Amino acid sequence: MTKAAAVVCGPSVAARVLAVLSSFDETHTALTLSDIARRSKLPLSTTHRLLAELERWQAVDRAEDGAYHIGRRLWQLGTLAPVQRELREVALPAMQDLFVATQENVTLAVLSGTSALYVERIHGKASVPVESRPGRPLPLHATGVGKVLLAHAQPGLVDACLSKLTKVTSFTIVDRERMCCELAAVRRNGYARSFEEMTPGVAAIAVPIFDPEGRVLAALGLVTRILRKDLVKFVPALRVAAATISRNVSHHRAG
Amino acid sequence: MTKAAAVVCGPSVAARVLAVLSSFDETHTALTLSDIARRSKLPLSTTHRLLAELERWQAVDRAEDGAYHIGRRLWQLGTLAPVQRELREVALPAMQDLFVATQENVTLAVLSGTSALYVERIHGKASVPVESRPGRPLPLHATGVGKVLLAHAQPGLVDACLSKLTKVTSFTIVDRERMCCELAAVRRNGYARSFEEMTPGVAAIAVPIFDPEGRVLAALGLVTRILRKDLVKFVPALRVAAATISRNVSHHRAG
DNA sequence: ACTCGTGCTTCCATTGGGTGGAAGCCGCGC
DNA sequence: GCGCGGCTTCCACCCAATGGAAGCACGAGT
Repeated sequence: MTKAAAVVCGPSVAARVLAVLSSFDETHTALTLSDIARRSKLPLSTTHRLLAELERWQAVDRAEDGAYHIGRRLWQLGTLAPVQRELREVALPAMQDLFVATQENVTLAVLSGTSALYVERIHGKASVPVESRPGRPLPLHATGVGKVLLAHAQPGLVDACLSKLTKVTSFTIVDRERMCCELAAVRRNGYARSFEEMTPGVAAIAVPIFDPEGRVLAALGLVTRILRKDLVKFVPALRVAAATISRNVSHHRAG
Repeated sequence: MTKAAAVVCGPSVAARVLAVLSSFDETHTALTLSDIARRSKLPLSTTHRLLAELERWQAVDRAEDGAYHIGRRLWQLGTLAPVQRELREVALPAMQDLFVATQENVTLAVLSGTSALYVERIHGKASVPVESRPGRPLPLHATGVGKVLLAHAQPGLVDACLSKLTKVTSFTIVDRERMCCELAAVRRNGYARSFEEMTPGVAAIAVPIFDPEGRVLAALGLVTRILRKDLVKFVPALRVAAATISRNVSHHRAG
């Protein structure tokens, strides 16, 4: 995640606590006291005191080598988030059925700001290795699930994305006009494809998961090697799984 | 989780922020402002201010009906915890293989204080419904995975548990002597069983997952209907999966 | 063995962010 | 129309937070 906390880090203690926690991200999961002080822009002694309280509450824990990690209590709190309980847990059985049927990476993502956020990924030994994991933000314009989410996003967000399309691979679509056509095709076809636009040698296909009001609440996708050129044949299975998830999410909320 | 924060809630702002977050638990995932003020024992205006900062940082979010939920940023932070990245994600493929082979609930748990903490559960439509989910604490003495963890726990912890064995079902072992024998059998056999001790009509079998130093870092189990009396036949498959997870966790840490 | 640099821990005089009761607003039920 | 409960905002007062400095521990280099 971006250092958004730097934006809100002010003189308040709560903001400082959050700045300390924001020091951790996808590529920084083990940090020393000095690391955290630097990244949160707080004095050493302040950082030390705040970490002591976070450690006491098990929001972080300190390994024998002195490095801090996110603690079990934050993990547990995280499991209470709607994205985990009302989406991920409900979606897991259908995702597994899809994995068994296809033996490929099965991905579930939601819109988060101007990124796609992986909620879950199921893969096996034979699946193409993909550098993704739950919690990780990914570009909307370069991934299958991202294109689905973007195609059904509010116009304001679409404009914001289209105004700063960046190349991830040489195949990534960065021309605004071409991306508009691509998103129109996604809406028309009811699925999105990505060919080596995010990762060389990798292709993806994704479909929307709707809520009862017809809004897109997530995207479900498959990620494969480009050798499998016939990805469109997976669309019916993806749609069945997406419909199952859709229905179960609605029941879950009502229950 | 228990209201542990009540223990640490003092005059410090950090403690208060954590008390607010601690208001959420397994059975309270949607809370009003007044709910949170009551549960954290803070005045309404203090609670209101702290929640505003948490909301600004997306640690919590507020639904249209005014209820607060755990926000996406806390979910993302939670995904950085070692239990998630170094255990759960590494274990998932092997757990799925086990699920495919058995079509039963596959569970992964770690020791957390004096409880077993579910890290992940894989199940399908045909699996016996089990009220468990990631993040949820469960008794050590009544579950398969719990007995494995208890059998290999430090003597101090074992004593603490044996001194307050409580009945969960009429089959739960609460006699200290009998539980000692049970744990000795678990160590001798290399697996644990539970027959309707946690849930009527439900049986479980579990094996340990070792770290390179030979310590138990987690337990892997299957949960089935008691109709399947021949659970011991699953032990070889459980051990294979556990060994795979063991190896992969070691490689993951080294990498 | 000694020196140096780095990381970390602890202290405490000073200060400014936090406090929480009260007042007021809003929505709902009777 | 009234009463009640939940929520939001205000502000005089106060105490928790601050962060530089001093000191400790440790590892590397000589």
